Amino acid sequence: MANKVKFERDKVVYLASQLFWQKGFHATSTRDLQDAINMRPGSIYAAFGSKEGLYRESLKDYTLQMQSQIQGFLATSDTIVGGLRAFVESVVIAKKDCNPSAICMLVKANNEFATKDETLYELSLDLLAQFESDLIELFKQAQLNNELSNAVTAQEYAQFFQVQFTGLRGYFNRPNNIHLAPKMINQMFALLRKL
Amino acid sequence: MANKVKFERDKVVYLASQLFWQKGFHATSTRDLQDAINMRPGSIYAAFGSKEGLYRESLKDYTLQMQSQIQGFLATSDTIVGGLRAFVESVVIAKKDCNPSAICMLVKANNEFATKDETLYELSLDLLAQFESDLIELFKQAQLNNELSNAVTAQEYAQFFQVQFTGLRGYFNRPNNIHLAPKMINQMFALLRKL
DNA sequence: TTTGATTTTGAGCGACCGTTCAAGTTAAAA
DNA sequence: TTTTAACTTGAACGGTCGCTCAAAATCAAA
Repeated sequence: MANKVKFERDKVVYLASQLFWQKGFHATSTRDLQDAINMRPGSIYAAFGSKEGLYRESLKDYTLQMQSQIQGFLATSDTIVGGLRAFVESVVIAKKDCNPSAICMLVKANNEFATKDETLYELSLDLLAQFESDLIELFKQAQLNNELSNAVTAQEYAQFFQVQFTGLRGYFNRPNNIHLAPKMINQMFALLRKL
Repeated sequence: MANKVKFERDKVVYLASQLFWQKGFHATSTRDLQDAINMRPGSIYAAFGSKEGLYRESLKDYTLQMQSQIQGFLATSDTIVGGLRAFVESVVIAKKDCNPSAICMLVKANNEFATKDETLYELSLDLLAQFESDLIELFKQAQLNNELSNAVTAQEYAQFFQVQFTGLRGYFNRPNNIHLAPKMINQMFALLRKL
């Protein structure tokens, strides 16, 4: 009883994550955030505790968004590998200009907080490990479906996928020669099937 | 005539680059730098102009160090591909704990300054493009030496190399499962020869 | 309509940022 | 030895940082 919150938490976290994703944690000021999410310091600190608190929630939300995006592609593909491929294509090619960065926010976080004593570094490790677990489950299922051989383990497929995916996104963060992306994605999945 | 500079510029730039490499540009304060390179603000600004000036020189120096490191491995290998492989192994496996970061400083820079209007973003693009040019020349030579087929271009070899190398370094930035690195490097070079 | 718990506001705090510059120190030239 | 231009020092400046909190605004319950 009394007053009700006026901001939509989901929307605020989304807007904050877009800004953090673009600029990184340290280069984003609380004034930048105030403008982006249209909230005053008092409300922000009542709702999220600190700049780091808002970042933590933003990064977790980003991970959830990415996972549901993958689920979407899997739902409209007849194979798991095909779904993953559609996901990779959409991220590397289509979204190149409408995303805040070509590079995964999770990877950017893991790069920015490189020293082991930072709590945000630990958070990035946790979320990356969780993502890898999900990938492993997907590749296990792909093997059961006879989409992929059993010559290597599901974990090795997941590792290969992450190395390639992260490598590609980093490479195409450079603005030139984006036209090479389809060929390199073809190559990635051709190699995946030959592992 | 008058006084002579007391600091060794090479050593100072090296120490600064180690700190910038570890913490990134924004998270490194000028006080951090003062301690690391043992210079007072006045001397730093007389010698480098600004924090950004010192960073620019650090990043360029890092690139030179990396290139001369590659030259060293090439000189002690009988093949170009073998030299590149020794370089990759030394960076991904051996140097994991004695380098400020598992991730290439050039890649970290390219990730940190993601917006196109930043001059440091342009610098990272220039240095990355220069590195790719050098790689292309190496792969051209490897093709002439019949180490690699002509089925794909030297540029495609260079692109594949960079995607794999960056992907691997990013993946092994996570502290766990480093023991998988040799196998994944084997895989990388096995795939390279099959392109 | 009044009450009162809750949320929002934004001025402003102390700390730290990148940077400056007057004063002190140094050593080659005179 | 004196001069003097170049280098080093470190206190301190204006600005921005993350964050606080008293006051105003809001709205369900009484």
